Amino acid sequence: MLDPLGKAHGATLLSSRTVPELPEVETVRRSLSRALCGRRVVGVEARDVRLRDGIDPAHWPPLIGLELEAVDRRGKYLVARFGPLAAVLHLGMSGRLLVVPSAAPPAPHTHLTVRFAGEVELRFVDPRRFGSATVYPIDALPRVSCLAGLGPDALCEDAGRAVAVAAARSRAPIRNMLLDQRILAGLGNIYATEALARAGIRPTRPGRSLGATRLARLGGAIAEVLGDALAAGGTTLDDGGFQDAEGNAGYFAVELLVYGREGRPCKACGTTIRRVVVAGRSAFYCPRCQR
DNA sequence: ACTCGCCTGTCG
DNA sequence: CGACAGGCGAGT
Repeated sequence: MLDPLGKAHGATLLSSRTVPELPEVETVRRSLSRALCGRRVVGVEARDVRLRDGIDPAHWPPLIGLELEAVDRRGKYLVARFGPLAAVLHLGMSGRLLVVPSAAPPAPHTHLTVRFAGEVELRFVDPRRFGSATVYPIDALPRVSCLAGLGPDALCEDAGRAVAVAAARSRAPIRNMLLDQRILAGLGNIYATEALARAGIRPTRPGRSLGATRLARLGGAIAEVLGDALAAGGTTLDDGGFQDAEGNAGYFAVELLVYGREGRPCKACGTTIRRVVVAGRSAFYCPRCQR
């Protein structure tokens, strides 16, 4: 969870540089809880309303005077509860949540600032603006569509079973199914790809073609890869050009088996890792280890 | 069940 | 300067 930029500005960085998936969001949740729970909101500022889902500036001032009680997570969504109101946050692809001293200079692309008692601010920074931040009355939460449509959380005990049940009746490539938040909430491309690598399953495999044994192995692999990443505080690996620099300055919290490793040798058998585009997105696999 | 559009930073 | 990265919802 250390970031050179964040540290340089004296900020507590609450999200990684990587596209945030479940382990990163959960790490953010824990950090937010630790830093801000029990504090009262004393001011808000919505500077940019052009997020994909939009930030409605009128929705934020009612938080003033309320105390942050808890931060929950559902899949990749965070739900921050302030008594009668709740903020639903999604980091999208490039969203970060920063807890900084009020005096700290604002980072570029700071769309939302929530000022707390004690001279600290929560800042939502999102260059690509795929994230979202919306306030709802607490009793409206069950009807918020983005939350209501989520499948079971990928960290819960029946995650593997949920995947197995869905896979049994679908011809869709298993990688796509793992990305479908209605089936299982929390996986993104990196962890879906890595779970399949650990399970020895090719990403293009139709769900229906997988037997019970392999599906059970997949369920175990999902739990394993998420657990490893979470234990490391989330992956802080850059998804861009720094992939080649494995072990670079300790920012690689998780040993990726195949993700982003096209053309390089499989760590298990040495076979060249392949990249295929499935439903418009890259999938990586070892053609020998993954069938 | 698929494709597209939304965005910007980074790399070839 | 174009390609690509990617979550997610709308559209087909």
